[in-house]
Amino acid sequence: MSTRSADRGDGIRVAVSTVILTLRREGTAAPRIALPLVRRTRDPHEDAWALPGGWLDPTEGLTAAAARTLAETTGLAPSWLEQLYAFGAVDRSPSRVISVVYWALLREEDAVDAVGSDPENVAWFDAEQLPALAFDHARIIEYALWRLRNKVGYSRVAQGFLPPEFTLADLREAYETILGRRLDPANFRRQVDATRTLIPTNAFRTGSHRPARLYRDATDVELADRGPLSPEETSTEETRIP
Amino acid sequence: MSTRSADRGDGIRVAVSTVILTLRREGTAAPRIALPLVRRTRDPHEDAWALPGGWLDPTEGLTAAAARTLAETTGLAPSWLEQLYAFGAVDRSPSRVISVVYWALLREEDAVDAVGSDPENVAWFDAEQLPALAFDHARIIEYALWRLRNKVGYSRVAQGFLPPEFTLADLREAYETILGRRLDPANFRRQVDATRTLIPTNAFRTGSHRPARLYRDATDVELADRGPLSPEETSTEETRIP
DNA sequence: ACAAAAGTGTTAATGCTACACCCATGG
DNA sequence: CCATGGGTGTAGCATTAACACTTTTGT
Repeated sequence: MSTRSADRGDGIRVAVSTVILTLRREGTAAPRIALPLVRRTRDPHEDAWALPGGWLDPTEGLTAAAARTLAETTGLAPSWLEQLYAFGAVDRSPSRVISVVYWALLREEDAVDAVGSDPENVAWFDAEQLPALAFDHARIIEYALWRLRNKVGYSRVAQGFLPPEFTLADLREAYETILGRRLDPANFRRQVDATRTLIPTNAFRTGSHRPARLYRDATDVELADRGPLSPEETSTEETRIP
Repeated sequence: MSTRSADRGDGIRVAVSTVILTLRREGTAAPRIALPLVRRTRDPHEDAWALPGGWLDPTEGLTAAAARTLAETTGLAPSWLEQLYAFGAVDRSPSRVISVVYWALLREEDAVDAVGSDPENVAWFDAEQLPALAFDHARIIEYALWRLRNKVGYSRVAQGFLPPEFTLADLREAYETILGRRLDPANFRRQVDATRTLIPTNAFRTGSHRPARLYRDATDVELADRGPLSPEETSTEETRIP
């Protein structure tokens, strides 16, 4: 088709990066969204903070590369992983780099003391108080957060922050953190059970006051997570790993 | 970050393809979605039909590459252009290729007798009656159509099929074709004018019966076309070119 | 007993859908 | 004057939002 530059399409490198999101709670305050960043050890942007990622290995699928760098950074497997966007402006890096960016969710309790292969250069930041970032990564994170806020309205993503069994208050708190506003507990309850995506268990969380019933995900219910089947590897492209 | 394969990320080629959609009408029947495909002139999949596209030039942005191949195929500029997805499964081609795929809309009247630089190997097909396609392109087109159907519900994309001035019946017909079902004219009218995105002109389309008022796009009204600013080149990443 | 979270009920407002109806034009 | 699409009105139904109220526990 193209008749340019010897029809080869090289001279371009492909990187895969991932915006890894989790919920962090400090004491009894409302939880906040946190994400790990990696300090760069070479130019360009040496010493600046950047998204975890790396060059794509020719034998590795895009999603696999995202999962791998995620594991290297945090030592964990995500509960949600989805492609965000391919960034490829000519001037976003000194050399020509296409970054295929994914976003992922981690379960809160998993992330607490997770350690990757290079803990020295990894640090977690509050998503609202980020340091100066390398390349166009600040904008990428903004976009990932927008996508999360958007998707929470018509999918079960929020459960990616929670353990397999959780109370409605847990789920509501996750929604409230993502959306940045309070939700009415009564209406929230009715709305989620109208979707028929939660199965009540016979267990309760006891503690401070009246015990709260625990729920688990109804994995068989199809929701608008994507609509058509995943465009790439159907098994791993965009899934909630239970 | 990655410690694999000499940290270079090459041995991989980047292609850009575009799903180009337009409305076609045969006589007085309801219009249908049509798209151009290109007959491949080399292996792999020689002689099969494929999406227009080509290798990414190192000096060219992703969006610019999509617009270029679109112009080469049809001789036209799109009225809507947006990234769809980056496909990169290892086995989708004999060699390792990452395809960054865009989807575009063309105005109906523009597309009627548009001719690109190689009209011999380009043909238009009904989106519901596609031939056998090369690579994973059938699935990609399915996904593009899903995205269009989805996006029509909360954005002004449908206007990408129409000229700058159009009647509500024109717009409704575009919606009906995209969604594949009839819409109530009365309710459609109220719904679109509730969005405040259309400006009535003083012109009318006369013809068969009672003249219909012409409307144009209210370009100043912000809708949920994307939410945050476009993640890449703000000027061209996802825009309706008026 | 009391505080506080879990969970239920009720009502007003809003939006959506269906469909009856009038208007303006070409034939 | 009639057929047809343009355009308005309106009643019924479903969904949402706000908030009063009851239940169940720990202290």
